[in-house]
This record gives sequence, C-alpha cells and structure tokens, in this order.
Amino acid sequence: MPLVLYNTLSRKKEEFVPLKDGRVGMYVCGITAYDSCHLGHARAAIVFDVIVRYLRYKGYDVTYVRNYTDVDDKIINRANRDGVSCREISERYIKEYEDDMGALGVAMPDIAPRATEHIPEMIEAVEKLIEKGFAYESNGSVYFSVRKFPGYGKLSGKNIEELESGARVEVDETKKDPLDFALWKASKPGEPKWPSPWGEGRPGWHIECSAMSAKYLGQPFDIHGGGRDLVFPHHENEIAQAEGACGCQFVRYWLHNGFININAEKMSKSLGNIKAIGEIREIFDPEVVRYFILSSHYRSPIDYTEENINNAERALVGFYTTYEQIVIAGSSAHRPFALSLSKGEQDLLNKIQSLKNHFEEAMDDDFNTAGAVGSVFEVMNELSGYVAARKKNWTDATKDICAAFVDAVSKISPVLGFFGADPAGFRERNKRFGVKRYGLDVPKIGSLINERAEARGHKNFARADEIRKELNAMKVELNDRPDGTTEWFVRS
RNA sequence: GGCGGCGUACCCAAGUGGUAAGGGAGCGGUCUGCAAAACCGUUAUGCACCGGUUCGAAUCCGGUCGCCGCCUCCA
Repeated sequence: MPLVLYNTLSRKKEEFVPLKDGRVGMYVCGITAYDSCHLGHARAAIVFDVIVRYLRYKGYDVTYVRNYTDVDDKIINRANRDGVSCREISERYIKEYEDDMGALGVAMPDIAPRATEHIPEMIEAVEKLIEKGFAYESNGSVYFSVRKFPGYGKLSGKNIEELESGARVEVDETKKDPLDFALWKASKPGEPKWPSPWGEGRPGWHIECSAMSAKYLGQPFDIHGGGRDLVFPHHENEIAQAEGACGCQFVRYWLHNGFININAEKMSKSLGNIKAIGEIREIFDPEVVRYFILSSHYRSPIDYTEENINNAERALVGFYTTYEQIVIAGSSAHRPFALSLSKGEQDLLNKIQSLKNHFEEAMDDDFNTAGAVGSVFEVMNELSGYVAARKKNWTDATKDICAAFVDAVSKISPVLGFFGADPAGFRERNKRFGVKRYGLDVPKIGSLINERAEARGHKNFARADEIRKELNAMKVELNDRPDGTTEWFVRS
C-alpha cells in the first residue's frame, strides 16, 4: 500500500517516494530555547514523533533530525533580563524541553543539532550565496536578496509584489530591499558573536536549518516538517537559501502541523492563555495528552478545553477498562487458533486480523491517526460484546480470539504511543493524576468509604447513599465489589 | 486588502462520488439494597445555506453566510 501525504509545496496529497529506496531523511524545526514550551510545541513534537514511528513501522530506515535554535534575539533578551548568559538560557530550556517531551513519550531524534555548534557550516553557506550573487554584505551583516531568487513564494503561495505592498515600515536601513532577510547579523555589544569574513556577528535564524539539514541529510532530502506558522517566512526562506546555494531542489515533501487553540482562541503570551507542558503533565497522564492530540488529524486545528481533554481521558480510560478483560481472557490462551470456531467467531477473528490493515490504510492516508483509533474501537466494541456474553466462561476459542486482539493492538500501540500500557497500571497511574488534578484528599476519601462500609453493614443505606453523594460531589465514584470491598476512582 | 483553510448530532471527530466510522455525554433496559462498571438497545432521512453536474453528492462545480490562520517573532 502506498503512503500518501499532503505536501504543503504542491497543496496536494502525493504518494511518498523516498529518494533512496528504503531510506528517509527527515528534518523538523525544533524550538528556540528561550522559554518553557507549551502544548503547541508538544503537538508538533508528538505529531512528527508518530510520523517517524510510522515510517519505521513501514520498514524505512529513517534519519530524523530536529534542531535547537540556541542563538537568537529572544534568547539574548531573556538572558539580559535574567542577568545570565545566553548559553545558560538555551541549556536550561533545551533540558526542560527534552524532559517534557520525554514525559510525553516523544522519542529523541537521531540527531539534535544546535545552531551554535554549526557556525562554520553557516558561514560557508552564506559565502556561497554571496558568491552566487544571491546575498550581499552591508555594514557587517549579510542579507539574502529575495528578488534574486525566482521561486520565492512557492511554498507559502505568496508573490513578491503582494509581500511588498503588505510590508511594514522597515527600520533597517542596511537592507537594499525590505523583503530581504538576514543571513548573518553584525553583533551589537554584549551579544554572542563569532568571527566571520564580515566581522564579528551571529547567524540569522533561517540559515541554521538549511545548513544543518544539508550537513546531516544532504540535498535534496525527503521530508521537512514544522508548525503551520513556519511556512512563511521561515521555510520559504530556507528554500530560497538552500536552493539558491546549491541550484538543486532542497526538500521533496513539506509537512506542517496545525495549531492548538485554547478555548477557541490562539495561544499567545499577550492573551495569557499559554498552556505550558509543565502544567499539563502534572494533571494529565501523558497517554491522555497523546490521545487528545492524535485523535484529530495532524493538520486540523485542535481546541484545548477542559471538556475536550476530559473527553479524551474518558475515552482512553474506557479503552483500558474494556481492554483489561480482553487481556485477561487472552493471557490464558494456550494454543493458536487450532480450534473450530463458530461462524460468528470466525468473522470476529477475521475482523481482528484485518485491524492491522485498517490501521495501515488510515495511516497511509496522510497519517490519519484519528481514523486509526476509530478502527481499534470499532473492533473492540464487537469483541467486548462477545466476551461479556460469555461471562467468565471463556472457551479456548474466546481466549484465542482475545489473544489475537491483544496481539493486533501490540502492533499498533508502539506507533501511536498509547493503548500499550498494562491496563491495571494505567488505571492506577491515571487515578493519581486525577487526584492531583482535583486536589483530592485521599485519606479523607478512605475514611468516608470506611464509614460507608460500616453504615452498609448496619443496613443503614440512607447514610451510605449520603456518603456516596458526598464523594460523588468530590468527583469520586464508588464501585462496590462482590467481595464486599469498595473501590474508588476519579470521575473526569 | 492579498493568500490559505474550515463549517458533519449536545460535545469531540473520521469520512473526497455509492447511500453517515469511532469516542464522550444523554436516554431506556439487564445487573445492583441503591449505585458504579460492564453488556444490550437508542440518539443526524441528514453533513452551514442556496443552486448546479450526476443514475447517485457530506464528498465535484458555482454562489451566499459564518469562523479561523498566515501576510511581523511564533509549534
């Protein structure tokens, strides 16, 4: 089955054909390390994490590069504000980012290059652009001459005239044309700087990605990804630089993920509605966050609201609750499908065995994770009905069928990064997040449950129900087990 | 103003020509002291609206309305 993906460059879905058979070079714009990262960064990281995992699942040998911008105006500002070095700032936030992403189950890329460690490569790239007439030096800075590059605007669908008319008043007198962008910036006092043929300075933002991607992946390479907002000007400029310098194609497929809104508003510092990962990961299970993000298509916008993420949590809890019974039944299977199955059982088994195909069909269609998740639930629905109808009187066929489902899920879950936990373990873990989220007083819950047990013992059901109501109001749900004990969980 | 995207049930969300996946929530039932969970059943004659193409449209075309993004740093 061919993999089809939406290429921003052509604005169409295209069949994915790697340059080298069986190998994929992929570069994704990471973060500028000047502040804590938020849900939007997490979405980008998670989405491309899944894309890489799926490419590997398909058997590709993937080289995944994700950079860190560790020299930039924002970092300098932050360093000045905090009275520390730029390096300290970037190190701090890179570390935090890696910690956050690790918590969300995002695997590290194969290569995570930093801009400051590739200054010679960038200088070389700038020199080449000057040599070829695409760039010019001015007062110790170097600019890319946008009008010299004929394909400018092909990624973002803009044309130079429109950009010109929409351009803001340029304060920078050193540029020949307001559309030109900096490849190399002459350093001001107190800024990080490196020697260069144009005097001491630092690289512009865009040049790092073209220089580092070329170094690690060559030119052209297969996939370049990032958030939608990077299409213009960042990726447009990368194309201009890279293609200007080498005279060849830069990237074959451009992939861009959609944004996360908060209560239908764009996340922004000025609105004060940033959802930091540090905040989210304290109160939601990482699998819930992944599920929430991946239950929409990667290019669609996602609206983060309490209701929506709770909805995701309930869905995932629901999955594990049902799945647990299936796992238990399946774990006692002792032989593989040697039995005679009824017609209905055979149909069910066939559906389970085609789950993998449905998953691949969905994923092959521009990484449709939402569709993939749907197909898992669809089959599980039918299976859970079948299992429940047999109570605990599982036949060998029941066990084998359950084992087949567990096996199918185990193929899928490593790609998605959820559905793969031990169900009981997930339940416990998720409960701890619920306790934290709602600030529950666990000892108090325990004593109320004891009190209720006592009341029930005396057949004082009025009091028992009163206590249950009290607990319900605290988001605590009770489950009286047949053995007389009571289990509690958090209702989201 | 220019460019692009979106509008599917109470909420979320798949579905790009063959008669509306899935999840959450709700409702009815089985079970239970009562609940919860689980299971069974149920909730869009219709996919913003109006036209058109077609045997057939949520899907294609034209128009209208509404929402959003980018055009400046941004995942």
